[in-house]
This record gives sequence, structure tokens and C-alpha cells, in this order.
Amino acid sequence: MLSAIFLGKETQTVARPANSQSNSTEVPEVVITRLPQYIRVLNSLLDAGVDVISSQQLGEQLQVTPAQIRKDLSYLGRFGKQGRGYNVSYLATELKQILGLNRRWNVCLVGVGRLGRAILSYPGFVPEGFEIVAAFETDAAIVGQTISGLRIQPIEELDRTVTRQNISIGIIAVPSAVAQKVVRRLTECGIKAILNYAPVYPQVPPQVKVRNVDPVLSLQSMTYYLVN
Amino acid sequence: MLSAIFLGKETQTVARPANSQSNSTEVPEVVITRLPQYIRVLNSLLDAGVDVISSQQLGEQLQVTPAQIRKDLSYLGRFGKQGRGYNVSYLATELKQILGLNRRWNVCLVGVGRLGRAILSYPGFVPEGFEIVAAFETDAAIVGQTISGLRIQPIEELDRTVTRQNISIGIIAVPSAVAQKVVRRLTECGIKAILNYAPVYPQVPPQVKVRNVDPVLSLQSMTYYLVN
DNA sequence: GCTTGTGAAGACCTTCACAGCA
DNA sequence: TGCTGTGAAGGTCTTCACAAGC
Repeated sequence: MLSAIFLGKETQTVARPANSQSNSTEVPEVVITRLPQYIRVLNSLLDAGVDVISSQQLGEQLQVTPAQIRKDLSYLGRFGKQGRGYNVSYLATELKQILGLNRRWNVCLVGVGRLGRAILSYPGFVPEGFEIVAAFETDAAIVGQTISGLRIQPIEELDRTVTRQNISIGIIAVPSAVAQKVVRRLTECGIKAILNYAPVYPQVPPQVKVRNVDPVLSLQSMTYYLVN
Repeated sequence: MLSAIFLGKETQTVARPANSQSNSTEVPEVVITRLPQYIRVLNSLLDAGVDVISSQQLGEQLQVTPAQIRKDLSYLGRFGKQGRGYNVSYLATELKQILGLNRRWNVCLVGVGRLGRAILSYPGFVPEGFEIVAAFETDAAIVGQTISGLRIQPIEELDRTVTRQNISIGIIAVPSAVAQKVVRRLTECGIKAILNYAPVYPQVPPQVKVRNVDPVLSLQSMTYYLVN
């Protein structure tokens, strides 16, 4: 019986602000975080056979103001037609291109405990173009096992495998106590994007992006509204 | 082999803005989402035997400016002493009180597929005071089974169980297609806080809080920075 | 001297409102 | 007429900077 999960603060997780040095021409990070949501809705509209949609209609589906959608898109180009709206297929294609979602990404997992195994068997990544092609552990009892079709490697092979398999993204599922150390190892391999399931916010060099998946934090911030 | 996961957009997180009608005296939602992080660091400081900490030092641990910490706390009260800083134990206690974390919360899970089972066996909730005390399914093949010590109930029993077991929080782990329907059922039972693992942003009445756990969105927003 | 708490300033993000165009 | 794209306005959040107090 295998399984898999995750979270988003935004949610959160939210993710940290992290607007390092913002050239006036830079796209705000919050805009970037909304684009995948736009794409998701556009995909479902495509499936429903919708050809054209206005910012008004799109906004209703996304629970966002039409002005926000138009403004967001205006940072990236001019995709609509006055008097008509946006061609669903064209807009989806353009946004995927901009986000780099028109290709596959190789991902590695560090930490193959209970949580790591759930991530390995989570079926939501591959259809979106994210494939976990390597998994690492320190526990000698786990190294060498084959889990979800993947041979678990010792952490020492990280550097070599990341290079050889052209891995750009790391997923961390190790205990809090070692998360920071793992983050450093990943960044030293040249990894620039990390999805962190450990309940700590690790420090990274400014050019590295981290997104934290932390359902406990999400619960803990909601209870405020239950008692107030 | 069971397992468990989650995410944080929020990141994350992130979560939707959702500043409905803000009295000038209301605590900003983004402040509320930071408090659990503060508490986490304070707890680890307590374990380390630290008695007093300044906003400067706390800020270093959290990667946040000292001014932000002081400002955040000032929305909630006056917890520090000039010239000294904050008493770690006192501040942690006060913040937990404010967030309603000085008590246990009963939680129900809807959806006991692969993902739901991972959530059921996730060991991170109970130590923080969140206990999944009921689980619901529509699939007749799963209803009646006992998983992680919990008898899986038919969805029809939701209302009665929520009332009887005093459940305040719902976790959703159903397919996207039915997530909105489940959200409505939960809100009709009086549930005011929902942790949503389905890859859709459901609509809720304004007094209901939702946090979305969505690692795919997190990955999809990071790739932008890998290609740009 | 050192650090908090907080008005004020500044940065950032969202919304408005309309010119421009189909 | 209908809708986009966008400067400008408005609002929210963050940072500054300093008075107050230990």
C-alpha cells in the first residue's frame, strides 16, 4: 500500500517574499506564482472545448479580479484581442512556454523514509512533466533497495548523478535536523530549485528558489480564525 | 508500507489573499501566517535553553528583518522588554494562545485513496495537536475498512460525526472533480477551516478559511526562474 | 548602551478607469 | 459595443528611524 502527499502555504506556502534586487522591469514573484493556476484553468477550458475567454470569465473561475489577470498578463506580453478576449489554446501555450513547462524536468529526491516513499509514488508529478529520476538516502539499510522502480543511491553519489542525469530540481524529505545540510549539498551541485517538505525554512543563496510544503503551518494559521 | 506528505505555497503558499472586509484594527493575514513559524523557532530555542532573544537574533534565524518581527508582534500585544528582548518561553506561550494552539483540534479527512491514506499515517499532525478522528469515503470497497486504526465511514455520516466528535477542521484528499462538492458539504456541516490537497482552488463562503497544499504548483512556479 | 514599539515613509501589489482597437 | 492593455490611484505590507524605557 503506497501513497503520496504534499502542501502549498503559500500556501503558503507560501514561500518567502524573496524579492532580491528588483529591476523595475522584473515580473513580480506573486505574478509568477499565479500563472500555473491560470494554466490549469485554461487546460480545463480546453478540455471543455472553449476557444476564447475574457478576463472577466477567467476571473470568475479563478476567483480573481479581471483587472488582475490583465495586469498579470501585461507583464509578460500581449495575448488578447480587444473586443474578443483570449484564445484559450494560444494563451495556455504561451504561458507554458514562459514558465518552462513545455519540456520535461528531471528531479531528484533526497530522503527515502516514510515521507520520501510517498513522494516517490505520488502520481501527480509525471503528467506535469516532472520526473523523479534519482533518490538518495544516508540510511545504509535503505540504500540499494529498489522503490517505485528506482534504485536508492547513497548520498555520496548526489553530485555525480545530478550532473550525469541533468537534474535541475531537488525535493527534500529528510528530518528537519539535516534539511539545511542537504540544501547546501544540493545548491553546491548547482541545483537552483528546491521543493522542501522538511518543517524548516532553509537558507539558500539568492539565486536558488525554495518552495516549502508544510501542512502543519497551514493548519496552525487557520486555527487563529477559529478562535477569533 | 504506509507514508505521508504535504506542501506550502506559502509557500506559499501560499493561500489566496482573501482580505475580505478589513477593519483597520484587524491583524493582517500575512502576519497570522508568519506566527506559526515564529513559534517553531521559539520552541527550538527553548529546547536549546535560550531564555531571552532580541528581534535581531530571531530575525536571523527566520530570515526576516527585525523590524518585521517587532511590527508583527505589535499587532498582537507588547511582549518584549526594552534593552533586553523577548522572553522565549513567555512569547511562545502567548503566541500559541493567540493562535489557539494551546489545545487539541479534532480533524476529519475526506477521501481515503492513496493520498488520503498517506495523510492518515502522517506522523506530523498529532504532536502539534491536530488529530484525525474520522475519515470518510464514497467508494463502497473502502468504507468499513480500518486504516491506521480508524474505521472508514460513508460520506453520509459526515454531518452526524462532525457534530458528535466536535470536529472543526476538514482535510480534503479527493479527486479534483469532486473537491468543490466536498467543500460545500463540509461548510454545510459548519466546518470553518479546510486543508485542501486536491489540485483545485475551491470556492468557500467568506468566513471559511482554506489552505491549499499543491506541490505541483510550487514546482511549476520555480521553473520560471530556471529558464529566465 | 541596548532593544522595543510605533508613527511615518517607502515599496510593492491590486484595482480603477479609460484610451484604443476589433 | 465589447474587451484588452495600461498609466494612475489606491491600498496593503515592509522598512525606517527614533522616542521611550529597561
